[in-house]
Amino acid sequence: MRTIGKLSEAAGVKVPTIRYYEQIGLLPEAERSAGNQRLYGQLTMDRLTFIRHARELGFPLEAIRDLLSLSDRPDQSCAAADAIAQVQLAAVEARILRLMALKAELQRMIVQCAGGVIAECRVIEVLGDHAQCHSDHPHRHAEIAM
Amino acid sequence: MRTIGKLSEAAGVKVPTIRYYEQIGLLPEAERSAGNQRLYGQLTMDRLTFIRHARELGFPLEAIRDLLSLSDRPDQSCAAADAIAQVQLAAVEARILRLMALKAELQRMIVQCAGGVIAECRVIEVLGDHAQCHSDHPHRHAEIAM
DNA sequence: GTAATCCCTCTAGTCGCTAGAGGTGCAAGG
DNA sequence: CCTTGCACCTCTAGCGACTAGAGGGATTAC
Repeated sequence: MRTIGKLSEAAGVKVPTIRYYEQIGLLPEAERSAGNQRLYGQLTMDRLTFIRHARELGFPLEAIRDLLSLSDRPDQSCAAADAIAQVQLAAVEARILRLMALKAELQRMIVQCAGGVIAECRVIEVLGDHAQCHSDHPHRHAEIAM
Repeated sequence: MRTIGKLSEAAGVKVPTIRYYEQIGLLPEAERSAGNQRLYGQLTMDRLTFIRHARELGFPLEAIRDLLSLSDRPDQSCAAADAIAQVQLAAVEARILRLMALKAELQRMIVQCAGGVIAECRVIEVLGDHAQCHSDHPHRHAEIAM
């Protein structure tokens, strides 16, 4: 059994994050030592590694919650897990496309801003006037967060 | 002069967001009608369009605050605006690279999960065991937000 | 006149943590 | 045995950039 600090180091997840995961029910309530300190065994370590890995792949915590509950029923079809991964893949692809358009637009702005004066600055100008913009990014509020 | 609802529609920014921008000082305090309703002229409309456009390009509000203060001094060099855009471009490029790695990993997981049972599901397996992972995404917490 | 639709302020919630205050447990050195 | 110092505890508040809702007032259309 490890303390939370050891678990944190071993799993690569910060101590407050582990407590947070327990608080929101992603991790079970930890056993406690005589002095009320959390103690963890290998099962929690594995679960935490799973969570960290899924977070690194961009899954939101709710999706991870679903994946964890799936992995508790190993006899069932993995169609549900597959579906969750498909949704995540589609989200990642959409984000890539969007970012590539932004990148092109930023590059265009920067290239045309060759050290002049604010009044002629393409960066400022493009931002102030949508007609200057070559990409057709949406008029509604953009999907910005991952 | 338009009311907040008309401005919202014209600029493509939601009403509560406009009030929020005023609250954090990105927009000046609006004039008020006799009945205490906000009224906006063309200047605020332009400023809001600028903000929306910069947000769509992924600039954080703090960067936008800087850009706005730059655009208030049109005689100065645009080096600072250029620098802000460069930082944003670098951030976008980094995010694209990261997302491409995630995409490859997700695709690999999904292809190998061909409708079996949870116990053999690659999605679950890859997440539970870093050794199964082909990409070398970082062990520390990933940069996930945009 | 009245009903519908706008607008107002204020508070709290979202996501996934992170930081800090103020206190307790524990292991090692002297 | 005592102290030092770190790791741990709980609790609350904060981040960014909004969003949602309550409970009310203003304006407009019929």
